[in-house]
Amino acid sequence: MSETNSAAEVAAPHRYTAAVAADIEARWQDFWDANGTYEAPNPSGDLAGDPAVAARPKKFIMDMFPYPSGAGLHVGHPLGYIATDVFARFQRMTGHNVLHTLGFDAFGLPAEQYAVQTGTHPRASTEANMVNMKAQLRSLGLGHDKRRSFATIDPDYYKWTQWIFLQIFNSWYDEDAKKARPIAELVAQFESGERAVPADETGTTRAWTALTPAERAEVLGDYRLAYASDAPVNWCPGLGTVLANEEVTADGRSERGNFPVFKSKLRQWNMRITAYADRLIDDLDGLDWPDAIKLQQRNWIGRSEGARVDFPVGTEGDAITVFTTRQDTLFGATYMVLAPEHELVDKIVPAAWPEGTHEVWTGGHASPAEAVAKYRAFAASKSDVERQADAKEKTGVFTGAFATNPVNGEQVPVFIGDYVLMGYGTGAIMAVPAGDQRDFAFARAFELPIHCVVEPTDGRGTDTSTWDDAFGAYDAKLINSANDEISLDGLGVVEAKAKITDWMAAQGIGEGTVNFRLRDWLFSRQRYWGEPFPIVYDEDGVAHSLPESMLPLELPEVEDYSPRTFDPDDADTSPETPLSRNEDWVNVTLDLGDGPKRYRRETNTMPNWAGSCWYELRYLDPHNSEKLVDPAIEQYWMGPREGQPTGGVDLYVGGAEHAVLHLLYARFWSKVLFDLGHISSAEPFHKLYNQGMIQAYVYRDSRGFPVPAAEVEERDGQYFFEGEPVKRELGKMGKSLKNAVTPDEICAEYGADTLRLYEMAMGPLDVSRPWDTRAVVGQFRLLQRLWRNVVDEASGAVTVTDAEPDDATLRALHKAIDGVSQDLEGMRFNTAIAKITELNNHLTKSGGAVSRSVAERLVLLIAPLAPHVGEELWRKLGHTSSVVHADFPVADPAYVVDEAVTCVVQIKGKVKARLEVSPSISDEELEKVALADEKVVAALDGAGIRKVIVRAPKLVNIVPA
RNA sequence: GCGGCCGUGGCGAAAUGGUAUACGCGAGGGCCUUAGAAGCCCUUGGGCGAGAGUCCGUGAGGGUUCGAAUCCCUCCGGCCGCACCA
Repeated sequence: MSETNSAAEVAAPHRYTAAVAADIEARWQDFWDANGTYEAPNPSGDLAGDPAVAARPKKFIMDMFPYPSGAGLHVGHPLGYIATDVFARFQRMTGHNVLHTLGFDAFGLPAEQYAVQTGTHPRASTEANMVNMKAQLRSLGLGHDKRRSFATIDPDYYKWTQWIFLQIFNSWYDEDAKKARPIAELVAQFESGERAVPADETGTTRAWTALTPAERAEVLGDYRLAYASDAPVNWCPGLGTVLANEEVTADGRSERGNFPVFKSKLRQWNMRITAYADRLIDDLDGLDWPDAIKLQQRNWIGRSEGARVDFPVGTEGDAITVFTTRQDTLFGATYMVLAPEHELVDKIVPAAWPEGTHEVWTGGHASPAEAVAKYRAFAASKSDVERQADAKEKTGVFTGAFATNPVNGEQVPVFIGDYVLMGYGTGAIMAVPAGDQRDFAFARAFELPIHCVVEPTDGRGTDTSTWDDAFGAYDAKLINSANDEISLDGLGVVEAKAKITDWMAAQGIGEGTVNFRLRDWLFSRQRYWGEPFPIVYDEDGVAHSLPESMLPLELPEVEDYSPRTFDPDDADTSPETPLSRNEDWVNVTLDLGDGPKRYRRETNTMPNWAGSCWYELRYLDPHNSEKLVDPAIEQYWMGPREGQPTGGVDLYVGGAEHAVLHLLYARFWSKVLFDLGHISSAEPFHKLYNQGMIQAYVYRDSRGFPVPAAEVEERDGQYFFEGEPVKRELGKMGKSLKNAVTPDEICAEYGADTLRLYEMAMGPLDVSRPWDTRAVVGQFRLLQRLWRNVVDEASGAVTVTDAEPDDATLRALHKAIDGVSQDLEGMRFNTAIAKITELNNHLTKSGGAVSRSVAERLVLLIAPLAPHVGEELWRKLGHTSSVVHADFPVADPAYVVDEAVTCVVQIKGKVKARLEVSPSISDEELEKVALADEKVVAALDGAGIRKVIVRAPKLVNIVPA
């Protein structure tokens, strides 16, 4: 406290000041901890409590848990935590059993990079960071059930992450039942012959019992929901690890670190999330999520309906299978394009160019093989950025081969081109240049025929040589599309699609199908700081899962945990796992049920998303050593119920940046666990809410470098730092931009309650807005005036009276109760605070002592938002139990309406008069009063009346003749 | 390029078909004070007017309606997502 303030303290020793705030906040935080105020009872088990509380309707209110970053918190971080806390407190006061807690997502790259920078073990630095963050969060007065908190790095937690991995590993997706089933049931089907064993590479089929263990493992690998494969993966030399598609940006760089990412064939673990593509889309319908996030997930999964069509090629009965969404335009397919790396390319390339091959097609190369090799090298040399920049210009080369268009027998040339992506569909397309802009551009570049099969509706005519672009509108009719057996001519697109699809199926040349953009989830990383895979390999290289009794498989203590990174631009590198450096840990003798044998451990670790895929479940039953979660407890908190048929967390708050990463992975794991009968909800999060970001002004000097925002001065709309003018822009808050404001400094200046109120009052929770330290004082003043309405600043005595409040005050009170209740329920915290402020201002202006009944209800209204002041004033008002579990006030409808309301009288929509009328006035009566009003009569000036619109009691609008 | 969201006082914002600017910041004035970066009170969208008043006003233009910040169309500006997805 500065010296100048001490004079004020002498004059008003019991005023609400920062010192008072600090005192009561520390006191109540200790009280809450000591009394377990925020502990939510489970219906059974070690966290069971008051059965009466457990019998209440439940609310599970959750935040996206934080990384324990070394940088500490700035005021932007706790925005969501404060919001869920306010909401949770309101729910507690309205008769709910509220589960609200917070853990830490502590594995992963950031924690590891920080540890490497500081030269400490990741566990040590992570745990130190968690201690700091917990202290910062505790000082905000967040009401968490601390018994349920954990970190994903706790062996007791990741034991179950590993257990779930094994559940997924030991499952397959039954396409008929549309659900995951234990792999043992698949083995039984193979053994009994109920299901045929798939043919091997040579095309021969053998009985299950005739296969070696390694062969069986290979067959099962094609079914398991977690499997190792040699597919091309995203290899990031700069980070020294492979990455999931979701972690690679659109321009082919790592989301973290912004290093180049290369496609490389490496044996890696994958999760068969594609098996759930349909369900992941369909189940979005039942979720209460922002439309924007649902849309992002739908786009990411990318479901499109179309057909697979086989185009015969070569002499050995091969066919190029394409995926198309426009099978109706098959008659217009005049060439084909394969992705450069398509496996059929080498097989179909002839020794020499066919007679008379166009020079444009050969690219000037002597042979097809040379042309293909050169083009492949060219395509591979292009980064994704370049490839996309060149998107308008279509490149490719003729393979020398022709395929047969199955609907008209035409021989169509087969090209390779990098505008066809190996990772989508079948990696091959039929090109319909008349209908597709990309095919059109390619056809023009290579002088390929363009057949019009959809009649243009824009007057351009059917002579494609005059066209500037493709035409493929859905509302047009097919033409030139008939053979001896089928005609699509005259049909609309939709009917034509249906007809040709049926015909192709009957002919055995194609079938209707659904294609997804979603790829399987690459699940292994070359990192130390992650969950080890509970997998060992025998001498034949066959993967075995560890039995549950060997979990958790703990991370070994190693000397060197840093990742092996490379020159970020050097694609000719391959990953090295830190765990492989520890031979003693890697090579082990284990008894997996058939006697002690030598095994080699898997040395990859899981991605940092693993721990966050299921943490909501562990909050429910965090100490259970027998099970992931007790079924009865899981059912209680997560189970489907009326109005929430999918079940799940009642409210999940976090940033929109997790739209397709965490939220998709977590949904996937939930569905697997649901299918296997471990949990009762197939969706983890029923309601999702994305909070906005707290932004901050960034001030840059003439060189563009950020200067410390706290030291910038404003004069007449200009900004100066050390006398020099600086430019202001809006950006993120953070240390690097020198504009971070910490909750600690705001708490020291005003207290946590003020910080909470300010963050909630800034604006709607889902909108981003700039932080303004100067404006924080407004919420401090609210608390000060509230305090003054209850406590005498000179004596500290409670000043409330037992006299009945006057009518105007009662109406102000009940309107506030009504509005605040609705606003809190709807998470409109900013307007809730405005209504509390209005009520408090009314009491201040009324003068004299406030009635006890009004003061108490005002305290209850603000308690969820400012819990320390709430507790303190509640106690001062004579209550001995915590305000946390007090009942939220209920509005009396009789006082929610005003005694008299102002009715506006408009003429042609312009306000001409205001009348004080009863809220219950009838339309007829109001019209009579309005028309008799002298101002209205004067404004009408004798004009006749055409029409009168009456909306009693607020409005009358007169339309003169 | 495609899709989505959003433009309201000096600033954060309220009002989602019915009195535009609630609530807060800032600013101006006053009280208190030796002093005020504390606290309290008043004023605060713009124009005209001494005043009562009156006209204009929600990015721009148009439309629907008795009535539009709100619904529709076109344009301008900003933010976000996806991006050769067949």
